[in-house]
Amino acid sequence: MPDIKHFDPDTALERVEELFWQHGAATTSIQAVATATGLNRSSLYATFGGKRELYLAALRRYRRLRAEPALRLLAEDERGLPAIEEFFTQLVGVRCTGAYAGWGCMIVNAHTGTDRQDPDVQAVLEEHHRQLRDSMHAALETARRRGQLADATDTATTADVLALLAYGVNLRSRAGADATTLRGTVTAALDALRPQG
Amino acid sequence: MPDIKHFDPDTALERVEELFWQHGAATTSIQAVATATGLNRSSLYATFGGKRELYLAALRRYRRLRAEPALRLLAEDERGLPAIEEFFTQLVGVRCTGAYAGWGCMIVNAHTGTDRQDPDVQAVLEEHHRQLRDSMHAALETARRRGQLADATDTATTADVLALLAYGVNLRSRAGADATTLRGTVTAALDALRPQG
DNA sequence: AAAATCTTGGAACGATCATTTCAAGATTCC
DNA sequence: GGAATCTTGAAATGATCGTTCCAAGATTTT
Repeated sequence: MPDIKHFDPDTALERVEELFWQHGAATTSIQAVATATGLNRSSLYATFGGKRELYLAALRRYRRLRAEPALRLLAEDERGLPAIEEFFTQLVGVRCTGAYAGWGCMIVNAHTGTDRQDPDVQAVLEEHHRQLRDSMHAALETARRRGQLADATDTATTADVLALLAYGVNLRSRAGADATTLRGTVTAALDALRPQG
Repeated sequence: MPDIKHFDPDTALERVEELFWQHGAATTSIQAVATATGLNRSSLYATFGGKRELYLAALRRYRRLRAEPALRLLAEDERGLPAIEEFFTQLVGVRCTGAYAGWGCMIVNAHTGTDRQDPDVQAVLEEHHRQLRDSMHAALETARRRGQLADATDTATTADVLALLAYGVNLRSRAGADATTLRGTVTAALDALRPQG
């Protein structure tokens, strides 16, 4: 006998995700969310709960639909070093051009936000970090198997280095870093991994 | 004939700097600043102007007294690779232990903040980035002169890589990253630069 | 068609925000 | 010591914050 929602919650959440991604949680008001989604405050609260839950849902959506697929692709790519190269190329592309240019990575942005102390937010950050390292590690192991790495390279710690490098790219892209410069930087980092490089 | 200030502006600004550094600009209220400094709102506004100017003054103080000295030391250190090694070791130490543990770098934090669009804030970020790269480049040039680098190493782009790595360290430290892990990561990155490494 | 129940719109809540105002207090110069 | 002028404290301003409430509207089941 109940009424049904007059909107698609995930479509609305996508708008919310973009708002929080671009502007951050602290400086995005519920009013701004209502305006951007075209929804009323009542509908927002009834569907998602308060602002905390709304941000958390948006952050999790970002990870699930934007971060995770790219990392899964990286981990399962059988090419080795070229896979890592493409991962970074795509990353720089998304960060510096197109609709999301200058927005950085929502998860990186969350590191400096207010709610970073929130255990639920921390869990997303930690899970993302683990997956980023693991995917990078898997790709490096493939590269090793294919003889693309210098012999002394430790794939585990190198994965950590590349993960931090990715954070750096995401961060600097938010300050308007040049795409060409960033691409040159990651290329140099990857070239250093090659044998007699 | 005028009265003089009943407090030391720079001592107050140091408190403000710590507040903005730890909690960010958006989530630090003027009331919180007044409480932390023991000053009245009137004194704050009369001395520093509004919140924007207050944050800007704190950010510039951070750069001048915390970032710049360390970078100057790095640039002028004649040891080469060991100088870079010590820079990162000190960095990890400050970020993960002591009074400022988990605060990250105020300039890195500013990348994701609200006022990153503020031209004056952007100028501080860009100036810091330039100085970070230049200092790293100078240390790498010293290392090259001393034969500490693999022949193929391009010091300019490698400086970019190490700069992004530093950003990554700062960012992850704010999420509570382990000091030992971070030290291992930067060590691996630097070892990769050495000849036949 | 009518009853039941959820959704929606809009107003309203108290709290807190950055900022201003102004009289009272303090200090320096004459 | 008195006049001049800045600093200081505290209250007040208007705006905006997140959240709640409730009547009106919409939809499904009977």
